[in-house]
Amino acid sequence: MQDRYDFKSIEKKWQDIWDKEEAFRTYEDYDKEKYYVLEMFPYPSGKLHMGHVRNYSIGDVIARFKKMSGFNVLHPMGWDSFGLPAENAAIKHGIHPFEWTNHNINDMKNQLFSLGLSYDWSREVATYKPEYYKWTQWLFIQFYKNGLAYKKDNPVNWCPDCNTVLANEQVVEGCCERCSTPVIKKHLSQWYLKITDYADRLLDDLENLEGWPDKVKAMQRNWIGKSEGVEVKFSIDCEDKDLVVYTTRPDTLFGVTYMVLAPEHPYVKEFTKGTKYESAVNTYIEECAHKSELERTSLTKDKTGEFIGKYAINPVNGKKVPIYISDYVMMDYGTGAIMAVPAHDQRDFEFATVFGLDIIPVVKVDGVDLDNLTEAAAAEGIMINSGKYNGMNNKQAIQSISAELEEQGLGKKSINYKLRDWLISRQRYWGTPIPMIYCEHCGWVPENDDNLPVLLPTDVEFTGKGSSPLTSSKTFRHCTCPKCGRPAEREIDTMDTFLDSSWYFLRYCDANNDNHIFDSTKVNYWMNVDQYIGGVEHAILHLMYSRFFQMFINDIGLSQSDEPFRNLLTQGMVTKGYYDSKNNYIVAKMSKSLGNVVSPAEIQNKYGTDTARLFILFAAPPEKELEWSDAGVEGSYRFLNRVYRLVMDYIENIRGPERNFSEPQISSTTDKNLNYIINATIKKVSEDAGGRFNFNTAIASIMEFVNEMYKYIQSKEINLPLFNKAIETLIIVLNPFTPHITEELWQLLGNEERLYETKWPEYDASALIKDEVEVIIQINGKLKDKMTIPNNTEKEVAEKSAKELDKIKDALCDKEILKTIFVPNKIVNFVVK
RNA sequence: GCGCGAAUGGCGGAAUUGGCAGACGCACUAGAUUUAGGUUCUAGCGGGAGACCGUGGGGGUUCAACUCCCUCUUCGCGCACCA
Repeated sequence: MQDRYDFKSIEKKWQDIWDKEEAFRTYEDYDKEKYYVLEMFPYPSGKLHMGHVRNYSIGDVIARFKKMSGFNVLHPMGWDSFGLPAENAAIKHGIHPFEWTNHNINDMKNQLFSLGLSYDWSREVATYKPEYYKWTQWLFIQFYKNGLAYKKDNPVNWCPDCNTVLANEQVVEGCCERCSTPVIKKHLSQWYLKITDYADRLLDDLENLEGWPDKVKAMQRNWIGKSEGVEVKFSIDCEDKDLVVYTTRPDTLFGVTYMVLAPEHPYVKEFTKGTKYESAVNTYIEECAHKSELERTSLTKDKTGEFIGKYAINPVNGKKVPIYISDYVMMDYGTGAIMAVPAHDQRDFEFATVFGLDIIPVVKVDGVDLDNLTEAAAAEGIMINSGKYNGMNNKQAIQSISAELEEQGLGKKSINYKLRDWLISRQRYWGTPIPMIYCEHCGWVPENDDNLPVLLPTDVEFTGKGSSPLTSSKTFRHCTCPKCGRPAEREIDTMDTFLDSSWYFLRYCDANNDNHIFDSTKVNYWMNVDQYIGGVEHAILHLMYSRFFQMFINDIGLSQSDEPFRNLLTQGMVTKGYYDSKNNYIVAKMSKSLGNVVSPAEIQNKYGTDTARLFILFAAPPEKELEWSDAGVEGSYRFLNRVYRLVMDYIENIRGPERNFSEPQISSTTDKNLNYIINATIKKVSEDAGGRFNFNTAIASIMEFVNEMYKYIQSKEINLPLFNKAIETLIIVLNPFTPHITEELWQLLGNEERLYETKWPEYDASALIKDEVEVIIQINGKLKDKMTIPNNTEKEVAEKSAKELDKIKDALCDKEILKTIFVPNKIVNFVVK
């Protein structure tokens, strides 16, 4: 027997067989219960990393387990293949994005293939293919026809480095999420999707997503940012205009000491024009306009602002308060104006401190000295300095004051969201063309369905400079109006790639349909995705956009599902320790710049794919961070060799010529123990791998099983039918984790049938009932001794046996037993004085 | 500041319903096999001489707490001048 099993030839052999036999091709079988397991499709960067391996290994275990358990499993793969890197490669190396992407997909597909993943490749999709983006364009037109897509001139987030606009969601701490360049504001006419129409539904339906991590739901809730408050109308002294502000704290109205407008508020220029305040105010506005989002939202800086020379009149007490402008008020939230209550809002408190404005407390908060405030008192309390509301709890006052304002026509209840409409225009080449046409007579008109897809032109220069690359095409721009037939111009921006990935899971259900986006019958059979797996970095963007798309697709009657993903598993990062320049040991996400990367190919060459998969699944629960350990990989490799030797030893030395074994007869204690662990392992692996996705403990139990089998073959009397059952069980339950080695061993045992098609075993509950059990004996809850007694021994009998044990006798001799707690087959606990 | 989560041996982690804390693996130690190294196999492996003590700290509930309640600390992640 060889020292180490030959993983290289075994893995290649089975990958080729699965491919040739189309082993994982899936057909709609409407009588069979379906299971749709999906891993987030990758961007084809060309290189597979450990994060991918982890993601796809998790999905593959689930897919293989569910298939063996009798489900009709849909497990597809594809490519999120539009996006900037391809275009940057074109600018840098002169390769056309199409070539670059094609090449990378080819490379990555080979790498995926080498992982032995059970995909149905006949359903492969790639978002850059015209047969895919045709339907992305078609969907956009459906949004447009339903009033959910519009073009608007707005200040937008602009990344000067990527030369394109960004969605709100793509701005991280004021910087471009891709290149970290500070984002600036620019006025541009852009296409938007009206996701805000779905704000409430996106928020409320989160409650029903029980299979989602709380963290992700919390992040989406936070992002939608619903807040309920009141719009209050202040009149302006010496002007016949009202100033409307939005507040969630109408109870603090009596504490208003000034007002603040956003610098961009239209009143500002109007009120200051020709006054002595004009130049200072204009200077301030200029300063704000030149600040990046990062500078403007920085928390550490002191509050700044300017008085604009006007006063507002408080509707509840007629008090005159000054109006300021300051950049801590945002034009695009609420009404772009606030009432300031420095006593109860920290930002107002800071501003009032800088500008020496009054601070009037109106809510008495427990434990706060209102006469010497050092910070705003935002907590709950009792109303003071508030006329007839004095003495009322401030929560009640919110209701009473809102109601009264509403009655008097001075205010109305209002709901605000942080969620903005989704800006989807990109001044880029490598994306889905927006299928809209501008006609001087008809305005914006969608391209006719018959003319879809609007193809990306090939005669385009990649300079990385100037406006949208599509402008440089001689063929693309000019067209005729689909409505009136006059000469017209195409939209030259492309779509945000997040549109492409917001519906790909639907296309998998009917990937090769040329006539429709998909057949609804098929979609209704497969959807929703039963288990979605991917990184938590998509918690907001991709996962919220996809929910929005699914809701819309549901609304227009194309799918019965209104949520795309029933269950979501967010896998943890793959990290590795390294020593920094000061020789500190640091554990961080694998990254090229830190030099702590382990490439999948390296591990596959040294130990094989099965070892790589096994280690990744064993080292940590899937949602937790996984620290790479070379020694740990060795351990997994050692285990697989141990399995290989055990089975080969069985085939070559133990089994003999007999192949067909009858149902095992079990009588001896060692046989009973082996039968016990066979069934206990089936139970454990089924629950851990198929239910709660704790692959680490499932694998641990298989390792215990193997340890027990090694012990069993030490005994001279081997019950062949039983041991044969143990060997077969081992190979089957290990198969979803390490498919190649198990498939090989299955064949070596003499099986004609493929292992991946084998039925998952059911455990025999009666085998789990032991004849004798170990019971622990406690005194006052502390462990004192143990004894082995027959299963299901009565309380009185167990108590009596326990008292006869020497240790217990000694411990009890001078004590009075107050009571005895008995847990059948587990515990006898004497409570003594 | 708001939200989510975590803290268990030298390390990764287990304990699913409150019932033997440390499964399984790594590292380590000793022995066997081997010319030797590696491989493999066997045994040991929280602390303490011991009574006992041990799941971040303190308190509580309970016959019994890693698990439930209160409180504090530390760390990770996400969001954040959103009125």
